[in-house]
Amino acid sequence: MQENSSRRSNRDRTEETRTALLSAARALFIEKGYADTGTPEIVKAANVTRGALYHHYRDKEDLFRAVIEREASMVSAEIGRSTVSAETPFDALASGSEAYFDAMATQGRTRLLLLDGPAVLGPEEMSRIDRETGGGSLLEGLAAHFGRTPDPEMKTLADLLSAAFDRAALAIAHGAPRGNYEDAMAKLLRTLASTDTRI
Amino acid sequence: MQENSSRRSNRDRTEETRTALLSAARALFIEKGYADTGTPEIVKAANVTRGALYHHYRDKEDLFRAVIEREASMVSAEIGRSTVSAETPFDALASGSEAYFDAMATQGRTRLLLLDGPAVLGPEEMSRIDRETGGGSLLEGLAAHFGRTPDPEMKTLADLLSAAFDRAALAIAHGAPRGNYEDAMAKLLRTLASTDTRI
DNA sequence: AAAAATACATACAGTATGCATGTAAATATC
DNA sequence: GATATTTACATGCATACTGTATGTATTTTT
Repeated sequence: MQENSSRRSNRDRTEETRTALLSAARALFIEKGYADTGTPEIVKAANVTRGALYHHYRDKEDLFRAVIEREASMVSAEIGRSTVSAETPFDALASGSEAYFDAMATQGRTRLLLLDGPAVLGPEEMSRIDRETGGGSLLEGLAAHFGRTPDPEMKTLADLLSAAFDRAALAIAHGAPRGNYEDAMAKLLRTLASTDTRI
Repeated sequence: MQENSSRRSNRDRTEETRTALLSAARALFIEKGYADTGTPEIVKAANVTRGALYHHYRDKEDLFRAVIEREASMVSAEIGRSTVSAETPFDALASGSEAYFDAMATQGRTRLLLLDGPAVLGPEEMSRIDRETGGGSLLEGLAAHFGRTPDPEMKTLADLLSAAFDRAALAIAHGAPRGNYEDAMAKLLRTLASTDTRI
């Protein structure tokens, strides 16, 4: 075993290279979009070669998927952190909403997760990623609030609400006053929460 | 003036060429997506040359925009047709909803208008197209129902509802049972319609 | 120590995009 | 009605990107 700095384990090399690629790709995908970002540009920014990229990722789309998965799990983590301390299920919904808006206010996230992601990977893949990174917190929150187990009807409602949240985040990221959309979503949530969802 | 069939006015030539390009491009964009459809493929299907394409459209994106605008106006027209005969403002909202789902059930429309459109053209451009093709019917319907003029709060609500409609259309197009989402949207609409939107 | 697997590096083939340049047909002008 | 000008293409080219094939240095396993 050699203490030379040029000697690194394969695991370290892999992690460093992947991290460099993910960071560089993320920044460029945000700045110019997936389609207008070339792999030569990415590897240049990451200080690696294209050979390294295609060794670690199947293709450009695969690298994009990795970026998206990391981003989605960060958003999910922020929401999770904010809801653990909630007193009531409805409080969890309220603080979760705020946490979602905070998380999605991070520069470029709406473009990655709400525009390029669905277009490049497709909506099924995006919702798979959402599920696997723990994105079901809205449905869980509704279920807890109504005190019953998630059924198809509630899943549908959660999906529609989630779409409204996404649109709100997108609007805010594009300059709409955050308060407007935050208030509207809060009101929507209150209205539905005080309604018996069974006809 | 010559009665030969090979003699056509410039207006006719332009319209034929543009129509051929729009149809071919639409079909391919739906089948393989914007990114995976090349201009050589489009012009081959349209029986024209790339020269013709770049004469009539600035670039590939400009052709895509034209496809999207035509598609959006068709959806808008279908909705408009269904709401003119409504007795009450709420009836207009209800039949407009159904018309929207019908319109978006046309093969490929969700991909064009809800996935590739926003990613390629951006959300501002998409909402511009929506406005200019008469896409404000939801907001108008809400305004009529509440008997007041559209204010920022109502615009926000309309935007969020529109997002829910879009998500529903997308889910249906990807195999979700239409009834689930239709019922959920109807219930959502009823709930909000019977609510005083002013706090 | 040798063998095998891993982590790259480099070169290449194929294809797409947008533009530049050329030409025929149509329309405007005189 | 002849000529000038514009319009509607057609073709070739320069550039750039993607994915793969092939070669090499390290690391890990045997």
